Amino acid sequence: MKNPSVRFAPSPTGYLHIGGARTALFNWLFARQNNGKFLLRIEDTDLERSKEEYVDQITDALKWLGLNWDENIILQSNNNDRHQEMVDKMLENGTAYRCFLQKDELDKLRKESDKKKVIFRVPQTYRNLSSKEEKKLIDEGKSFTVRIKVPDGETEFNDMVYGSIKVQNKDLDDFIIARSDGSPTYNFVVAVDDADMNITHVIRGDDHLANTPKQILVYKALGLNIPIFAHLPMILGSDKKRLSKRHAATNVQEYKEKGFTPRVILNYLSLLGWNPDSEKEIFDQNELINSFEFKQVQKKSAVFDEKKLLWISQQHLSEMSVRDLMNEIYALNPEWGDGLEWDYLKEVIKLIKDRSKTITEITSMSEIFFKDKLEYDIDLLNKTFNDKSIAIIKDFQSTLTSIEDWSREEIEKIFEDIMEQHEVAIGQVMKPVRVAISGIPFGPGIFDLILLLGKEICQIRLRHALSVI
RNA sequence: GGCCCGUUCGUCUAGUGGUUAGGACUCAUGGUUUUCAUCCAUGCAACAGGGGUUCGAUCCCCCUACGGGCUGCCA
Repeated sequence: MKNPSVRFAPSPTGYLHIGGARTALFNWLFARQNNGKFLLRIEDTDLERSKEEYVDQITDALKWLGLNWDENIILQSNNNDRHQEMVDKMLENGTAYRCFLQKDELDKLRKESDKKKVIFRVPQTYRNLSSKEEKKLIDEGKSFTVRIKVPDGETEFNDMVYGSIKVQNKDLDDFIIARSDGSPTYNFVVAVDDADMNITHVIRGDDHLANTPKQILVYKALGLNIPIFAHLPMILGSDKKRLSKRHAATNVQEYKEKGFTPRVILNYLSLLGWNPDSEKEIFDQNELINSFEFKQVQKKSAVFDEKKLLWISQQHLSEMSVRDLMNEIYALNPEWGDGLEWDYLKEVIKLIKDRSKTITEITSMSEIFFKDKLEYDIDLLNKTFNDKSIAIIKDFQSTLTSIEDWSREEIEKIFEDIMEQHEVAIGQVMKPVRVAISGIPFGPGIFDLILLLGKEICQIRLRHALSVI
């Protein structure tokens, strides 16, 4: 494969969803792997539903994911003249014709066929009209669509994922390429645009598999080069239905807000419908580029599983440097740790990164390092404290005051002393101390926690805790 | 209805004409750990059904079922 050109062609009728992102990813991987071009075309010809804000949302999401495209974005709506020209060309070269069947006539025929349980076929009434007859109808003001003259025979192509696909042309009908208002239809436009962009490989969702033969007929009618096709299986929700707005989270943006990094999303998405042919599951972008192969792309649709996503995320986070984590945190929340020392923040991250599955978990757990006094959960206090543990906290607090050398050793020693004094296991000391000092019953090692927070804050929190128990 | 596509543990997936059908996530149990998380160990759990072909089919062929897509003057 030498320098292929591929494209991602979303329509701006909504945000970029997970399925679209996966399609974009596979296009991107293929282009990058083969020194090709990854182009972006916005299919904005549905004036009713297309919105400019969605274009921004989609491009922002792609940029965030790092799926950078080459060259300028192509707006399909800018190609109107070209489309018109190509419709005319087909009319001229006899591969298309004006069809004067009206919509209501067709609807009626369709209904009748349905009722009779016969296969509906578009009547080819106007397929071979003489130009004289045609002119007459136009002069009468009869509206018409333009239909392709589907030739006899069959259309076959070799899909990179699905293999050989063959259909009988008679099953295709003379489909419309231009509506009665003159606007061209999808199956026509997509072929023309892909050809104009010199797309060599069309990689898209398998919902287009059945449209492909139609598009091939357009290529042929116009004498254009037919690209290679690769159809990707769908991504489903946990109910096994095609991913849609009804599902929990489908918007790429939502995953950003949930604290997943682009690398994590890309890694997980790559594993939906593709397998690396090895036990390896954690990949960065470059590794994906090197490993990706259509041979390993699945034909069956895959269910999106957030549990596995979380696991992938956790794996990535545990491998990330503090500095990289810092960048991700700030990307999500620029105000994180405002006013605090860099060195302190670095230590905070070190203490909690291994216990977090997402960036959001890091930022929320880090809260316990960012204020003097904590707000305690009543239930937790009730569960944690009784007369004995209160006594322990009191002793712990006063012993802490006397400590001179703020070191891990000294802190550990306090715990030991208290243990002896009260004749309890170390857990009996740690649990109440942890809750008093961090407000939560889990988290970083208690010695690390105390050490990093510093004597003063610990004192404040212990006293505060004692006052509210 | 017609055409096209698909079907291996709950999920993502390996796999071969003869395997104890493998791994990962989840879940359960145990261990490590001052908590939590990690980590380690163990366990639960699958070839949609029926016919062929074959000495032998999860694998090859056919049918059925189920699911999805297309069948629009949507994209």
